[in-house]
Amino acid sequence: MANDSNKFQAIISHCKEYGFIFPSSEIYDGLQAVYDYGQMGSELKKNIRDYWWKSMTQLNDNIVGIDAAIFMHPTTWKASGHVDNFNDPMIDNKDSKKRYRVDHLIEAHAEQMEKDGRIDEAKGMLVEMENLLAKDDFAGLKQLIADHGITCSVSGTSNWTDIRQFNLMFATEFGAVAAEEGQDNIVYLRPETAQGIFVNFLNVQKTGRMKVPFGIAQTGKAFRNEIVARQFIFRMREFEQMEMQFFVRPGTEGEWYKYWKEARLQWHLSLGIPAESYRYHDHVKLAHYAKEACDIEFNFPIGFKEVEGIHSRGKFDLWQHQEYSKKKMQYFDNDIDPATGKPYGNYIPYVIETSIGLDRMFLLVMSHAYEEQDLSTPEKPDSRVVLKLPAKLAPIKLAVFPLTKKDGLPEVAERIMDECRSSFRCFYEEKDAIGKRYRRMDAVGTPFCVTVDHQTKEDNTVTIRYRDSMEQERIPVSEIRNRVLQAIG
RNA sequence: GCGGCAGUAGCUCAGUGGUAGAGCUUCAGUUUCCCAAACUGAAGGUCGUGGGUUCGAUUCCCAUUUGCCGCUCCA
Repeated sequence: MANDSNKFQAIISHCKEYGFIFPSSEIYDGLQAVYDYGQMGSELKKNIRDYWWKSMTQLNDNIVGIDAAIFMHPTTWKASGHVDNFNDPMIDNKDSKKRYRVDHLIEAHAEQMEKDGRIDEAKGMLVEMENLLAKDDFAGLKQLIADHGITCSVSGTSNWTDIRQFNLMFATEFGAVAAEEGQDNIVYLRPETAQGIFVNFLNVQKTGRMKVPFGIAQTGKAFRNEIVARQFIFRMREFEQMEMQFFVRPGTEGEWYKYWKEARLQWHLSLGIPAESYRYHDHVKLAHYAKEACDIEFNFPIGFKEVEGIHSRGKFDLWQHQEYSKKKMQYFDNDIDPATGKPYGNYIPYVIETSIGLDRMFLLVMSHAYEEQDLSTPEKPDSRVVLKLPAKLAPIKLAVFPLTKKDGLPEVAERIMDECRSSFRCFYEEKDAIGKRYRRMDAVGTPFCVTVDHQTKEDNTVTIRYRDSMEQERIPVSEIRNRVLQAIG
């Protein structure tokens, strides 16, 4: 474990040193749990996103993509349950360090009072609590706790901190001019992208003439206040999700849940990452919206952690939006129900959700790819750091090196660059010894390097050097482009 | 959020109550015909930030911030 912790630190350092990830606003000492993707990282992240997008929308005829706004009507979050479920005032006991939700603390005390026969007193306290909660009167609530001598069950003391609100969602003001007194113009930065799909369910279904079962995919930023961060890009306040909501006929959700659970793991394995690095974690305790749920976990250097979730959400989300918006979130199913011989008719579709964190996937790919190798021989010590990135995800696909920077070799190399750069990302370098250039490319995961030497001028061949094996092969210049395209296809 | 440890060049670190050094990296050049080469030269730090003690603080003290470890929390 100590060793793995070192590996995690090494990956973080490597990400910074080679332009993958920087702490946000670093010149101002950074911003906790926020990170920026650099010149290499943004390419890798984009490639992961594209690979997901393509596997969802291009390879499935019945899945389409959207790009919904981050701002959404505030009622969205009432319907989704985020406003009520994640806005709780909290209080800490200074002695036991235990944190309580204020309402839970007071309610537990009321129960005790009722058991002691002080029923009216308990009722009075609860009524007062409701009033104070409704007014967000935290000072009043703390006074209420003090007045009733409520103590911590662990420490037994009443040494409380001030009451603070835990807000999962980031709030901001809508409109260029500040609201007038009492006028509520708060909007939230979305804490998940899924709701952008649900509120567009009818739009997409009708304009795309989509027939159940069908899916809507989306990638985009989401924002959450976390109580602690401190796990590099694993847990960030601003992060990117890749979600797909799959709408199915009620009664078929079980089989589709199974289908996507399996299909999503296959997607991960298609990147060449070994199956033993993955496991499922089936949820026993389910969230308010879920009927069945599991996580796909990956063996990160910090242990097995969730990278993707597959949830059977039933009709919860569409139903909630129907309730709040008064718009019918229904689908008319013309298919014949063999049981009745009649069409299935109108219903609210059930939803299977696949939701993967792009940043976590980035970390997953890095964790899998990062390798420190000892290449020492009896004659001399040697080592290298190599990122064994899947070729289709690598930021740079091909590096082109003239063996020396004279005798016309750079000119030949430039011609190769011209031939390839419109097809994939290439990198040219003529500085330093050839071995050093190879190693620099290893460190950023470039799968192929070709080197132009004097023989190239005679027979139009170059050596192509493979990142993982470090082996070289002589191939015609005319074949370079196809070699790379084949590997990244 | 609480406790412990830490912050000196891009990276890894040394150092001292008298306004800072090494290796690697980077850049310019010489030499090099396939895996961290050598040589020459150069660049780069208000020693995390603010305050205090002192004739003088990177060094001692306090606060603050960021990171790491542990605990706590995490639909």
